[in-house]
Amino acid sequence: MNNEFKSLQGMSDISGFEVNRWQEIETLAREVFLNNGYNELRTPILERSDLFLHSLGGSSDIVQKEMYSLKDRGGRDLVLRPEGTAGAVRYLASLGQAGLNERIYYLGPMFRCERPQAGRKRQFHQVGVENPSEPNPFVDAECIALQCELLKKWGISDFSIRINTLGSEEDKNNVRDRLLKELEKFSDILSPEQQNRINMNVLRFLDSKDDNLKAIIDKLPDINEFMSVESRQYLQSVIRILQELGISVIHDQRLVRGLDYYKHTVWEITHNSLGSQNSLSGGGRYSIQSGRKEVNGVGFAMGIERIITAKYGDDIDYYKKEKDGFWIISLGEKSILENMKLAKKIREIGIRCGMELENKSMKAQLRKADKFNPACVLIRGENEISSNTIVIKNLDDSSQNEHNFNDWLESIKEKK
RNA sequence: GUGAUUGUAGCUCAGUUGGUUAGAGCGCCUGGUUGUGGCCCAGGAGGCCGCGGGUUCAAAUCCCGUCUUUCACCCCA
Repeated sequence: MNNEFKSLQGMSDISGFEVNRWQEIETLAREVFLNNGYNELRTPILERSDLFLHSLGGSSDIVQKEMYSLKDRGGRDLVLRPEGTAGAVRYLASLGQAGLNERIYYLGPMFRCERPQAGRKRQFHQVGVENPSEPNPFVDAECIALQCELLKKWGISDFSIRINTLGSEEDKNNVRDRLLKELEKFSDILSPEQQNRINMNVLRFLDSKDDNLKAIIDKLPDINEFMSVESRQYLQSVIRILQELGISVIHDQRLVRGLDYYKHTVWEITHNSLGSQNSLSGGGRYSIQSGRKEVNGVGFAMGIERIITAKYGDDIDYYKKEKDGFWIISLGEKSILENMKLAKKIREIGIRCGMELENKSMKAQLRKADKFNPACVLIRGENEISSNTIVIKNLDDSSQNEHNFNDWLESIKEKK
């Protein structure tokens, strides 16, 4: 396609049958959230840079290299939100004590300036929830259960849930120190880039996909061993509660999350039809400093593009529209205006209705009617108007009948 | 940011070792006697060959740059 008509790299138009899929996913999500007592929150897409710097952590890749940043006219540093939690937490903190009783969900576009690949866009969409709460295994488990309910509602079944704990703040520090110590043994075989990564955030080293690194990772001790008994029991409780709820999860000691704000329970849901970016969702418990307030909570985010791929794959033909409503054919200039009045009446009754506004041949109008996909075609040219009749044509078997116009109009009102 | 990969009509793609007016299928439009669709037939419209440089008598074709596509890494949903 000519560049002139192209959208930006990694950002795409969503059109046609695809839009129907999005609407279905969104509608079902809203239904589930409503039933679980979550209210929608719509935060601005543009936020101050600080918001993400403070909550996500300066070492995260999102802050380091992926934010779309700009300055407004006052010279303030702004960014297009790269994720939803920071904005939601800002809102929750603004509510003070009242924020503790809010359960919110959000749904909308996020922006990260990365190289696009399968399952990764620069403008992508997330649906997520935030549930402010002090650490509590029941709350964490409920949050995971909510996701399972959603996935089931969407008709996605082939997924697996991996879960782990990062422990308390103190545990995180212990883990960091111990891991760094362990990794010193391998310092001579690690590249400067890998060393740098380790120094930035040791934890992230654990979920590397590189085969050479995996060999090293396999030799490292289980990070849960460096944690307090309480933290380990916390995770076990979450797993047990989920089991009771009929949800099986995999305890993966190597699972970590890239954002600094996570602590205690973290999890990830993957789907095996997705390719390299196979994560449908990530979630966890966090503690975020927002202004002078600290917000504790648990939440998750799911990538809508990935959900749609997981659900439909390459099935192009899904969402063939049902035949519905009427297509009006006019014959002669004078009948067009009369039929506009008719279309208005039909739509007011609540019936889908389309018509051709140019004075085209019957043939051209019938061809166009096929594309509108109506239940039947109404033929009302100048002849019919003068005799106060209307011809109803069925597109499936080509049968057609002539009716008295007023009687017919009354009959469709009654049917509706 | 790193490494590959792609770019020709609305879509899917042909296009010989550089050689004259760049093709096909699908889709679109108009017809195939007065006002009857899908099938069939005929005709038609539609291309800065991604963009910019270079090599050459000559470039869709070769070289360089750039943008873009797809995929992987890093990382994340």
